[in-house]
Amino acid sequence: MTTPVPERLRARGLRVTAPRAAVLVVLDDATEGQEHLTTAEVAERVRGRLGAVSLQAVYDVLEAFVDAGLARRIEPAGQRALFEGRVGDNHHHLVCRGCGRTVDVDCAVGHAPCLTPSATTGFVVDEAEVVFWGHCPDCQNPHRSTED
Amino acid sequence: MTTPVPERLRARGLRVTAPRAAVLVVLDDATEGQEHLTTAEVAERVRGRLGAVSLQAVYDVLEAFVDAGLARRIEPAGQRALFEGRVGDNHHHLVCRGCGRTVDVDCAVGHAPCLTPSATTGFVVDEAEVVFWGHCPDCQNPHRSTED
DNA sequence: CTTTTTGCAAATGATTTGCATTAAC
DNA sequence: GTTAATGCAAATCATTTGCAAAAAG
Repeated sequence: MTTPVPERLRARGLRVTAPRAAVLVVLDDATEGQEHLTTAEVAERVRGRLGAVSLQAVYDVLEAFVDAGLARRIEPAGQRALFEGRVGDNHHHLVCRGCGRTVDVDCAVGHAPCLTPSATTGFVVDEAEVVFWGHCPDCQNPHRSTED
Repeated sequence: MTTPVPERLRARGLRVTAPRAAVLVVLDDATEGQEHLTTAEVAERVRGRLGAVSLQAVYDVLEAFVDAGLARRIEPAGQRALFEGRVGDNHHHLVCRGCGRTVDVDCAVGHAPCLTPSATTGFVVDEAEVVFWGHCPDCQNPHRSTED
């Protein structure tokens, strides 16, 4: 049932290269731990597996993955882009204002009235992106949170 | 009923300066037309009223306004920060993937189940930010949209 | 062989930072 | 007079771009 990495790449019309396979594995691992990784973090982990890989290659691979539906890119205001391997569902994100930690939030998009904007605008909407801002348990301490 | 600009600044604990008054007027005007302005656009319009004003002053003023609750800052993924004078309500935004146009969407945050994330995370949420992505009427044309 | 991907280097561009000057209160 | 705001210049930093070399199919 676990489709091999090369096949998953080919299934999306992507050439199979070492950097791509490694990025896919890294994203899989991150999904396990509900992690959201920056481009630099992905590059770091890929290098831990392959040795030298250019940062630009990682940028390219991640872009290709997002286009191919193998990765999802989120960009909370004021932060660097984050990537995750979890795609195809409608989960949203909760970002800690203190430490920047980002966690997944399951959310039934489409059911919630708020996510079906009144069509008076004439826009054809294809995505509703929701970011919740708040403070994680570690950063709720009034004194000495990470932010000040 | 229309509170004078200097008083609105003082009411928020802000010193009254020409750049600040001008930025506030610019934001008011933008609210009329449901516009969302970049820092550079605000600076441009402020200069049209006052003459020379440094871009950094506009950055400072806008930051002060956001902190003071006189302006709202949004930052759709991949775009520059946008500012609007409409604050205090829970409206959201609809961004066109074609031309980048951003329009307001009224939305009852708090009523929608999707905007009340299940509290299993331990986060204390203070804001739910929603961005709808789609195509505006002008960019729905299959051939020759602005994006490709 | 042809096309895509990678690596390297340089460019981009919004935003931030430091500091001296000026203006508000 | 003090404190905060402005102007100017330089620094930051994620991301993008261009092009040649290498690898995939």
